[in-house]
Amino acid sequence: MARQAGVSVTTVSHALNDRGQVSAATREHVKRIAGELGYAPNRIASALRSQRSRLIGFVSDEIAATPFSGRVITGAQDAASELGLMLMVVDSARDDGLEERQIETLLAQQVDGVVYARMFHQLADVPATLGAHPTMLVDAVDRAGAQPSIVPDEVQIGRIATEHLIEAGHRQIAHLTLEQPGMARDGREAGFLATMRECGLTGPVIRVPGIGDAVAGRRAATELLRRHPQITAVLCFNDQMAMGVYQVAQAAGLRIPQQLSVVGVDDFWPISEGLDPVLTTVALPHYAMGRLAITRLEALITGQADAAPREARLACELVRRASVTAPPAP
Amino acid sequence: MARQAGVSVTTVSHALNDRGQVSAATREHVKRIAGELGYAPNRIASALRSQRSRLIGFVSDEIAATPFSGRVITGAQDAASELGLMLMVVDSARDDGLEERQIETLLAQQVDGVVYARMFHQLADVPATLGAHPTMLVDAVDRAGAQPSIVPDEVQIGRIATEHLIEAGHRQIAHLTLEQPGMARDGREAGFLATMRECGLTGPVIRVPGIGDAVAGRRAATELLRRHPQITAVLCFNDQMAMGVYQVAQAAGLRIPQQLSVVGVDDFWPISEGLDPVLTTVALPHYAMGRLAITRLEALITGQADAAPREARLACELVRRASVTAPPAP
DNA sequence: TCCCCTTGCGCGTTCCTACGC
DNA sequence: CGCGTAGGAACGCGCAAGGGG
Repeated sequence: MARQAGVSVTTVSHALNDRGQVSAATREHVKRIAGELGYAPNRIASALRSQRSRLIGFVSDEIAATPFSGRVITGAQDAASELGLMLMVVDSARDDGLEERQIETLLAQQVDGVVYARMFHQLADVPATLGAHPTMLVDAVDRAGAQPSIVPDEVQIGRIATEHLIEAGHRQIAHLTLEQPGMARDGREAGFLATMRECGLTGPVIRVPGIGDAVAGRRAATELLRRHPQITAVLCFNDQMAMGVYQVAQAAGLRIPQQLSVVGVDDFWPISEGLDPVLTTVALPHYAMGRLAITRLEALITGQADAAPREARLACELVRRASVTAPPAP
Repeated sequence: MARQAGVSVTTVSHALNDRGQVSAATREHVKRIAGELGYAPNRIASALRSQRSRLIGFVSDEIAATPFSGRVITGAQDAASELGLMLMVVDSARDDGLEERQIETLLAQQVDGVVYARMFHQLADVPATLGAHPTMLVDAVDRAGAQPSIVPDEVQIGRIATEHLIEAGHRQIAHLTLEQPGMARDGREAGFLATMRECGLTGPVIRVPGIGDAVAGRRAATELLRRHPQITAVLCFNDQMAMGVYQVAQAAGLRIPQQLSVVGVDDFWPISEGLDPVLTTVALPHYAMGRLAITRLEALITGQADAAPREARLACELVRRASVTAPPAP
């Protein structure tokens, strides 16, 4: 390439990277030749020399079970491409040993930093292997408190959903959630209870065992109808549980939203847009978390991030669809 | 590392790679020291020297909308890790210009080969940039016929689903599908019609506009009940359309499976396991396609794959759940 | 003579220093 | 003396050929 342009290798490097002292004419010339030759710098050699691979490891415990991690990855990738970075994604399928090996592989690839993402908001033990490497947790908080993290604001989720139901006129509101404690469950429930209390209301919290799927939703809804038939609105832990509520309501001849308003959490579109009527739900900021993880990580890597907060708590948005309306006249 | 072990750099290289003439004692010694030091070879330097990055580009048009591509990636990653390869995943969000740039970035990273995956089985125009680089298409066939591909056997999907309904005793079977032609739609419909014909049966094919979501399923089911009320079983284009059928059936007071048997395609678990009763469906071989793509690609790269077929058509499996039973007695 | 190990070069960059007008 | 260009070392590894006991 240098030979073809009739200049030295150094000049080519300077010209293409807009660095050093090169005349405008030479710069132009070199760039034209590069275009003609279809020359693209070998990033591997560049990484070797500059000690900066511009590679970021993305460690997930699960990328296939739901599309959520996909959206985190999409956000991370968009930010990465703007910063000239490349993502190397690995999925440990919740196998800690495998995860450790994957991280070692990533470090051998000389990644500049690592995004450590979990599928469900949790307290996580960051593998010691990551040690002093720049790291950013997503949807998880470091139990040791050493690494910075980015998480959704679970309390705010419970708040905006509950506020929406109250504004619609509801006074008899229940929260259908999980027995199993967790950052998501605890936060959403706290947001629900706090908002109810502040409005001078009380409402039952129905907790069911298992994971938050449609089966759990059916179980919770069945219990609700038996014990609290006067309820006019429910806030579900997630969209899948809302799906279970729809099934029980329809079987019981309860019309949604005329006789029962329903709010979910996740905005898991095959469900939220597939249910009839379409589901009002709180969307989790997966894309934004992915983006922020990369921008913060890049700042960490280049050493400008000393002032960055240890934990970013991202606000979530209510997606208004058709499953909430005013309560039936008594 | 070499200094620490008291030998030359070359000996370390030979010892760790089990190559060259090194005594067993030295080999052991070197490996122990490597373990103690937590030494891991710099893959970047290795790649630069060997002209083999052991990196594979994974180009997808969509990784977040559904978990399907996630399972392809998981399969690809598992195979890659067994072969000592690493995946670099990019998502073009169906933007051809962006995709072209992403492929150039991957090539600048010196990837050894590229998996070009599409979300919905289609005839694809492979970007010219990929040119002579080893490439493997997944869920897509190269229009130009230049690159090898891996796809699900759509006809077989239609066949096994239809056979299952016929074996359960059904004679009045309908196929609910899309207006929009496509490899998936055409193949599944062909499999349905061929199987029906071979069994001496005929059944209506209801085609609806739009994409295959729950709305389309409701529309198709509504039309079916109006025009063919005698039908006892339906094969849906996918699980989301089956969800629409459930909604219409429940509203019409039709019990599934006692009065109407339903089969879907995809095994999209939030739906197939969330519906009540759980849905019998045909699972697409996403994981297997991802695995095969990497093993075939590696063979291509190392030049052993001249005999490999241009197109691999993978069989799919029926997942029996609770939405199919014998037809009601007349 | 043979085994075991070492020296030396090159992969494609980047960066520091040097040089000439 | 400024600016524009060139030379050369180094990044960490792999391979060919060479050398010591």
